[in-house]
Amino acid sequence: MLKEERQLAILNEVALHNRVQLTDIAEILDVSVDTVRRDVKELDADNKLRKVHGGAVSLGFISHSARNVNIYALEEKTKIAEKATGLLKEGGVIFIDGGTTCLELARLLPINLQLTCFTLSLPVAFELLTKPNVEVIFIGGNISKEAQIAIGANAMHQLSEIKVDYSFIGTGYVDSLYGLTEFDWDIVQLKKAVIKASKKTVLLCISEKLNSQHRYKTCDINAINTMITELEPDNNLLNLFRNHDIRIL
Amino acid sequence: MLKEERQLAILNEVALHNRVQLTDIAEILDVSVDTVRRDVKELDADNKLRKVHGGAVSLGFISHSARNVNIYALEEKTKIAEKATGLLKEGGVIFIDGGTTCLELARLLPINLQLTCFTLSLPVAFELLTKPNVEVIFIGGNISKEAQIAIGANAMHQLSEIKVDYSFIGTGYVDSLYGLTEFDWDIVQLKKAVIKASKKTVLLCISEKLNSQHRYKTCDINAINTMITELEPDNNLLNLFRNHDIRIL
DNA sequence: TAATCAATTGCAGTATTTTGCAATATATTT
DNA sequence: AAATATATTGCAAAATACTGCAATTGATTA
Repeated sequence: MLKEERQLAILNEVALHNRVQLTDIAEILDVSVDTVRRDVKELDADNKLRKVHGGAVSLGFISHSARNVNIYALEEKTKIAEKATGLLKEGGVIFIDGGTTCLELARLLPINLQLTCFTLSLPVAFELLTKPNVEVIFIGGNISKEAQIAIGANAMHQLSEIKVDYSFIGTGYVDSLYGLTEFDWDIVQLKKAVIKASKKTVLLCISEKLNSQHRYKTCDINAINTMITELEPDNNLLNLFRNHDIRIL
Repeated sequence: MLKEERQLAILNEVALHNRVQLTDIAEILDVSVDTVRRDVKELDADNKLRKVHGGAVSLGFISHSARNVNIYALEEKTKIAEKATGLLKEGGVIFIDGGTTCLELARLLPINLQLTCFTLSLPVAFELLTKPNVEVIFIGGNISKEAQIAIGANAMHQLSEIKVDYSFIGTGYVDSLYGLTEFDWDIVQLKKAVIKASKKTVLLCISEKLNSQHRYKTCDINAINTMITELEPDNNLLNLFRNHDIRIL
């Protein structure tokens, strides 16, 4: 039996029952538990399911955890968000992406700055509700349970009909050579649409992500106008990005 | 049984009853109290619920936005929401309105029921993220800061392009003669669009609102197919509504 | 086709996690 | 304060996970 067959069978089982036990699968497919474990490990790495002790559960099943309160590397992200607010102008029209860094930006928007702000992200939209001078426009669509953002054709189409001054986006991976990449195809499509809808694109990215890459490409580094990390702009870690036509903050 | 299953079951119980006892859970799930205690401890650490002496209590809904606090007449609204879930069918396509009663419905959607659910409400969308079997579609638009829902031309237009089996709506005021009315013109327009997009419309309404009216009219009572209050269907307070062609639950 | 290399798989030994139990401590109620 | 209920702690058994390794398979190259 081919590995792919097996993995499909596992995914099928997970989709059907929201959960599986390694031992059950092993018996059904007549392979060792170790093999199933390794399969599940791979599928987890590919974000197709979530591996747990004793088995696996579907991504939606666990989505409670998406409501996480603890933000990883909060301090760095706050620093990035603070720098980003420096780009904002009174009366501007911006887009804020999903992700914890962008959420931090939403949180730190100056309370007296008047803005029109588009977003796909439920948490960002929520955060923006607390800003009396920000007109919030949510771009609707199917909601991704993991990312808590609108995705799909509808969201893409809505994006195609707007043009913002600045978009602030995050990325899963960034590399000076390979550009911005993600492990999720849908997300890549969406980000492309966001970039297209922006006069200028600002990448918010903690330095930890620098020089990493994944499967699907969002855009080249040059498609970004400004890159903001928590580092000082002259930090050596940013050297590789200096050749490109981007501003580093 | 996987730990994740158990924890989800616990969260479900907590969501349903707002408070549970460890011993009850232990019996229901057929595990030791110690195990339940440990699960609850973890869930508490993850901010999914709050552990108290002898059991656990629900956090309310949106934990990261401190706005939720106390919902007025929660008990009545929970009762209404529970009745409403009885109308749901596997694979159905529904719309859930904003407002605390509808939010309560979203919260109480059975965890294993597969649904497609449209909404305009950010809190409802958030709540639905916790339901693995619910496909959530947010109807985008300008976000109203007070109501926390999408409004405006865009939202209206999106509504005009869908048709759902059931819509569950709230209302500011309801009267057997004057029908459903609101304080806010924009909201009225939106609700009209919702009703138009529904094969059947279900009104969720605490009895306190019966026989009240305001400035702008959403629709006649007859436009509603089913009205759900926290009262018994044969309660005298509902007499005035019996002449009309609506079902009372 | 034969030879070679990389990937896959099962196994054994060891480490880690989970779970229930018992003893003790703390909290709640009467 | 006594009685009861709930928490905490440490522990041991069982289940599960991880690691390295060898046998096998499958694909690639010569």
